[in-house]
Amino acid sequence: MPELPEVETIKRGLLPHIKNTVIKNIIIRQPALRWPVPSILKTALPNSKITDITRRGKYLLFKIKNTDSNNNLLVIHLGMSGSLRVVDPDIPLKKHDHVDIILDNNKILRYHDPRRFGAILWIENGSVDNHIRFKDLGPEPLTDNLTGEYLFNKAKNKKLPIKNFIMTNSNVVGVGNIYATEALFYAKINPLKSVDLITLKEWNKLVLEIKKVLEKAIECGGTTLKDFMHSDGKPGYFKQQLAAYGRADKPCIKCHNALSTIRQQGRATVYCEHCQK
DNA sequence: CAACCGCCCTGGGAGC
DNA sequence: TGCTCCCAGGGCGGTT
Repeated sequence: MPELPEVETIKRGLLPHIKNTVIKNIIIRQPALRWPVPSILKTALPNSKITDITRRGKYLLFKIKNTDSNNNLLVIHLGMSGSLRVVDPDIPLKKHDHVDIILDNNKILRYHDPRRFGAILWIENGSVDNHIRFKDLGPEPLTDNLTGEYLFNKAKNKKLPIKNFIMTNSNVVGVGNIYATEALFYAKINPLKSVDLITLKEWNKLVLEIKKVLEKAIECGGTTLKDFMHSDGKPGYFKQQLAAYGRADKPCIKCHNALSTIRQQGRATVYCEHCQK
C-alpha cells in the first residue's frame, strides 16, 4: 500500500528510465479503476514526450509534451495495491496488468493493480491547482508549508480524534495509516485525543515526527508491505523499523508494556496507552 | 457545515 | 482440501 514515501521512491526509481522518452502507444486492458481510465489517452499520448515526473501527495504527475500543448499531465494514483514497473517487451503479462505505456526506448511502463483502487487521470493543458482532485488538498508534509502552527490554527474549534485529522487530505496530504500511527507514537500523543485539546507545542512535536518518519522511510526506500515494490522490482526496507504499526500486543519499544489496538474510521490504530497521552 | 460511515476491490491468512 | 469470514485502507459520496 504505497504511502507518500513509497510514491516518492517510485518516482525516483522511474525517472531515469522514463524521462525524455517518447510514448509510442498505450494499451488499456482494464479501464475500470477508481474512475474510468480516460479513453482520450489512446489518441493524446502517442508521439508525446514525458519530460518530467513530479508528485503531489500520493499522486504521480507525468509531464507530457506534445506538439500542440506543453502543459498536459498524466496523473497516476496507485491506490492500495497499485504498482508501476519498467519492463522489457518480452516480460509476460500477469493478472491485473491493466495498462501498458509503450516507450520508444524499447521499454514498457506497466501499471498493475489487483484491487483497482488506483486511478489514472488526464489534465489537458492545465495545472493541478484548479483540478477537482487537487484544489482542496492540504500542504505537502515535507515542505515548510506544514508547520505546527498551521495545524494548530486549522484544528481550532474542531472536535475529532487527532489521528483522523492528520489522515484527512485537506489538512495535510500524504499521511496514511502507517505513518500517522508511527508519528503519533513518537510524538507521544494518544490517537484518540481530540484536536481541540492539542497544544501548539504538541502540534510542533507531531509535525517534527511526521517529517522525520516520512524522511526516514524515503531514505529506506519505502515500506515493504504486500503490494509495494520499487519500480525496478526490489523491495524497500522500512518495515522492520516500524515501532507501532502492525505491532499490536507486542511490547512498546520505550516502556515495554503491550501495545493496544483500536479501530478508528475503520482503520487499525496501534498505540501505547502508557506512553501516548 | 462538520463529522461519520459505508463502499469500492482482490488476495491472503485464519479458522473450521 | 476447500469453504467462509475477515482484513488490508485511500478517498469518495451519502447521511446524520
